[in-house]
Amino acid sequence: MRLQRLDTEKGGTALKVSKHRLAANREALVQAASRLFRERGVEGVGVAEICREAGLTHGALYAQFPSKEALAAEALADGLARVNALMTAPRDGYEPSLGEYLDFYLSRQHRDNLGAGCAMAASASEIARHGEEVSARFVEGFDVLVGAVERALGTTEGATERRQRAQALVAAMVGGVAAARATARADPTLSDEILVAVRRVLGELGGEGRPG
Amino acid sequence: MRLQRLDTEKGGTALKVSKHRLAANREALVQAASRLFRERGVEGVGVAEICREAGLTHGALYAQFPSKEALAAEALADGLARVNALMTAPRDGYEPSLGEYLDFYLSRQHRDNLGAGCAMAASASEIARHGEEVSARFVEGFDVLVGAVERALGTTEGATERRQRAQALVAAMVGGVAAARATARADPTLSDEILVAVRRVLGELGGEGRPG
DNA sequence: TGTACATCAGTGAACGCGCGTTCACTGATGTAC
DNA sequence: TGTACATCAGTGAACGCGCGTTCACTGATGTAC
Repeated sequence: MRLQRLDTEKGGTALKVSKHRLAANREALVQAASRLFRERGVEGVGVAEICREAGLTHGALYAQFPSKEALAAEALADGLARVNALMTAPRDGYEPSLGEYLDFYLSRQHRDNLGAGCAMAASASEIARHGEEVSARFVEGFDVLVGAVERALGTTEGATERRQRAQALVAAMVGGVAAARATARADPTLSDEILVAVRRVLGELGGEGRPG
Repeated sequence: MRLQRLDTEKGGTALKVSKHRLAANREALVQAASRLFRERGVEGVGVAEICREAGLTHGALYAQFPSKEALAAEALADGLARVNALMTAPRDGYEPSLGEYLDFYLSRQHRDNLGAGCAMAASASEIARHGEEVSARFVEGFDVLVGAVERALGTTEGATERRQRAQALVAAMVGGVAAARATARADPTLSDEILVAVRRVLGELGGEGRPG
């Protein structure tokens, strides 16, 4: 058995020890699934590999999740929360500018690092093929990023217009990274071009570097 | 045996008859694969179902393609060519406006019809997980649409700027449809909102409906 | 035109394989007294 | 604190299943003469 002695404090409720182990294993499963699903898609990874990665055997998954699909929903939520947190809260109370969001999101590092990047870009076209639970997690992640971009846009226009602009920006960010990844293997130059083009045009769209 | 008497003319080179049958079956395979792959992803559809759909047995595929992956590349090319042709040449010599492209691409009909829609939007995040052949087909489809959008943008700016704008527009269109599809199951209202927002913002980005 | 032969697209059974899931069992954790 | 018992996360063999691919064979297409 693995991971069973992760916590050594014997104090507190005796139950807590077991709960800690359970939680640690669950987190290991979710993290492994989150990375692997982003890298190779939900259908491209088996439950055996995920459990192996988490230091468990394949049967253990079903003590924590009713099915692979349920794990996929939680893994997606984790992947979104992780990258959203990374982008929207690098330090407490600090609000990045739109330029900082774009620089991060449309960077070659983000493009080349499927497993650690935004789950929306990694899985966008796959989400529609999964159930409502997975879709709901996508909605949450999308809304968080739209909200952050909205705040970065300032208040120079009406609420509806600003929200629309933010939604379009996020959709374009997702599409830009997905397109850059899709072209990377066959035409790396075009892939770089796309990142630069989307970065620049969205910057302008957000009011950045306008000559007037 | 099916489809073997598709052409009845006995004239011309005798070989042509066999070639016709072969070509017809190949086309049926590619069309079935193209639709099914867009609807459920390459990994979500088995070769048996594709062949059944084309009126053949599963073994027949390997008389035409070396592997499922090779079929995927050709099916993607077909799906891109088909929707590009639909959008860029509704009639001979007619060049649609940017507004017409956006109206078609960011419509609810397009969102709700995976199998008949743009293969880039249906498969964007999946492409990166396939080989160079598949990526090359994506590059071709992307370039065709970017070229069409570029022409629709007119010549009010430098060539590089126009190209960047067109690339960003296409990436945003792909991302917009993918995001609308990903959110449709859990939040149909948001899904509609995204289509409207991206449609409007990209229209403005293309010089449409600017007050000034 | 008529006949004997060659070709090869398509058939369908079979291949090994890995999939997601189940389940009887284990043994450390945690409880009762 | 010490001992007998209960719980249940995790193990690992086994389940049926569908996957992509292979291959000996069929039989209509097409060729040679």
